[in-house]
Amino acid sequence: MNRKAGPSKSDVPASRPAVSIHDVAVEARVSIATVSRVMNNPSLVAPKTAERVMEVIKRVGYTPNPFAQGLMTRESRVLGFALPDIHGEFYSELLRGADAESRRQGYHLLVSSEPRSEEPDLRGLAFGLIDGLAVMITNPDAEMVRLARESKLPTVVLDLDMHDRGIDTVLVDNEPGTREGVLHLLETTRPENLYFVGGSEDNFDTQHRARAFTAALTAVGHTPIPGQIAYGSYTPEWGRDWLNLHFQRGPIRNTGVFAGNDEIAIGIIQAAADRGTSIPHDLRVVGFDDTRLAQLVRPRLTTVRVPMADVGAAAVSLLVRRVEDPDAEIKCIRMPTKLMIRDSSR
Amino acid sequence: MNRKAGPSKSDVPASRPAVSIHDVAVEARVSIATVSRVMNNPSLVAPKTAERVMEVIKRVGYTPNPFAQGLMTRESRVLGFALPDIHGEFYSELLRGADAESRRQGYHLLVSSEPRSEEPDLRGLAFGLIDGLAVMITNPDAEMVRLARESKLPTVVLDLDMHDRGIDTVLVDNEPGTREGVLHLLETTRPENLYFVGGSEDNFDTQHRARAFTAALTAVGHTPIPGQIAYGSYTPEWGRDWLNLHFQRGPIRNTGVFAGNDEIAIGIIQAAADRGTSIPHDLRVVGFDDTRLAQLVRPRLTTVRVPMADVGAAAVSLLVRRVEDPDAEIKCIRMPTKLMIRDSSR
DNA sequence: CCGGCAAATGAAACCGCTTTCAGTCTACGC
DNA sequence: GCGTAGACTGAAAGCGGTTTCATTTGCCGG
Repeated sequence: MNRKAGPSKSDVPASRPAVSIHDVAVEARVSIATVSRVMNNPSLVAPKTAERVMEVIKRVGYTPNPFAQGLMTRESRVLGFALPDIHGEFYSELLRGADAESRRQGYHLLVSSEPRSEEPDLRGLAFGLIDGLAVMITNPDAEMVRLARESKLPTVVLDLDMHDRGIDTVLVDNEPGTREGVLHLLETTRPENLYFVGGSEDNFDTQHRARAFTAALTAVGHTPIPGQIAYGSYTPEWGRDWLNLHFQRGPIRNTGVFAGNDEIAIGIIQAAADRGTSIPHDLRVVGFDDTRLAQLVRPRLTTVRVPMADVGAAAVSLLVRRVEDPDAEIKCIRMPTKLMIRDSSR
Repeated sequence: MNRKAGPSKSDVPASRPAVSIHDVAVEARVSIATVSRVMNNPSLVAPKTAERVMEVIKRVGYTPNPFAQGLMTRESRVLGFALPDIHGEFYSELLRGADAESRRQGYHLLVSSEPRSEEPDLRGLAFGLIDGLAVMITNPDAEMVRLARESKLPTVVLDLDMHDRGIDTVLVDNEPGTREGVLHLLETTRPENLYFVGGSEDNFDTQHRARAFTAALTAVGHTPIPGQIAYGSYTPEWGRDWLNLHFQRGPIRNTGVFAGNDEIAIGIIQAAADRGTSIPHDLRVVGFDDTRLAQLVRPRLTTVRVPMADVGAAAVSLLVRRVEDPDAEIKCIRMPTKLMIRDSSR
């Protein structure tokens, strides 16, 4: 409510009480250059002066204007995080980890879900503003990556391996987890009675898990027939539908299912319960992800744990590394999974 | 570290191919002022000129530098969204709605979970950068709001009613939802056999729901005794513990529970199942929130639906409104709830 | 006592854009 | 033919910082 620059008359009470580096400089009887140095490289200024400036800064509550700062330094300490969709426990865990890590590293997180109906305008702003971008890609829609590459923005990709194309990558190590789950099922079930019920065939995770499923069965001498592998969507409905379909081929007995994720697994469990199929006696089910659902459902779901928070954190930490050292060597981090054996499989 | 303007020799291939307004101006043989006008107020420039400039802009792929822009206009089109914690279905829905709405309005979303271990430094940047802030406050830790007020940042508060203190607010309309749920339970259960099992006593939602619970019982002529209302935490464990505790007072029969949220309700259902208490015959349970869990659990959970995505969207839309018109009248939006009757209560 | 070097500081350029202000040009009325 | 309003346009002043470069000062050895 005051503080006018050049020649002006105060009309409104002024909604900009923002104190600038200039105000600090005047108050501390130094130049703005010195104030700037106090904040960015105190070793360049005499201790006595620095102290005086600091006192003023604190007293008047000075905060550097990030726009002016960004204009010079070309960095905002804001990271972009683009997800295919923000939904469910899964993504919230991911974000949680990313948020914690970026906070730890002194960055902010700009989130954005699938920009199907993108305005290029909007996107432009974000691209110019953020220091780096983490993109989760679960199906072959690599447009964001293309955009990021063109804009030379430091980028990290999740879920799709692009490290041999020069982009840092964070992956969930699907294969060992799947293998472990299948081997667990094989302890009680013959390979020809094992089924993989996945999500969308386009989905990278589903693809990897299906492949690992096949490999695991092949390794024990059984090449799965097409009917043993089914694709649908990551929903309980699909799990129910699959089981009901399966029922038409006769009663279920000595059967094992490796589901593409926990939701599918839960759908299967529910449909089995509705039909009076005993779990785990007649039907053994293993899920994937270990969302909280897995422990809440009865019987408790055996599932492959995916440390989503760690994935988010790893993505951010990789991204920060690249932002701060553009020439760092390209890395690919694989997050290990872990089989959580519960009641649905034994 | 490279790319100097003026007299320069190219050392590195230059990692900043960024084309500036100046480049466009030269290429289109106009002044930068005209380019700026073409982008911001085309009516001020001759159609022929505008067309030529637009062509160049498109051809060279010019995007205004947001820092320079922000320095002049003092807006970033970035909104801050601060949550107590990013966790579970609940918050991901909230974010989902907020994200969609802010995208629709041409803003970006900067998210941040509880800054317990805050660095003031970090916070400073965000505060200077964002155009407005949405804060969810679930317990009496109003520090963020205080900060926002001091910084004169447009602010919207979620979950705590501050509209009479001059801050736009978005609330979940807990009372009618609770009343509806209690009345539903009263159809089958006597008021003295009804229990409220809430989350933390500090939590605003729990407080409101507990109060509405009391009011609903009082309205039918029964003042609840202290034992009918219990506080704990928003977890299944607390639900289980509560039920087990309750069991010590004898077998459960003709009893109804109004839980503070779905997770507590699920804990109660599980503990009941473990003890062979029949739901809904002996025990009727109503939850709150209607997370996806409610439909996935068996018996399906009767629960009060809270449209979290709508809450997030409403917060953003209110915030945008205030950002763009600081003098708009203070508003308080109450999001209606809806009782979803399923199998756990009838 | 003086030259010279290092430490401390300030002046000023610059980052890329918006916006005011003044100037040029055209077309029109008289 | 001339004055002038109105339409376009450009020069230039910031916005609030960072950083280079030059200047001033203090201190040392010779």
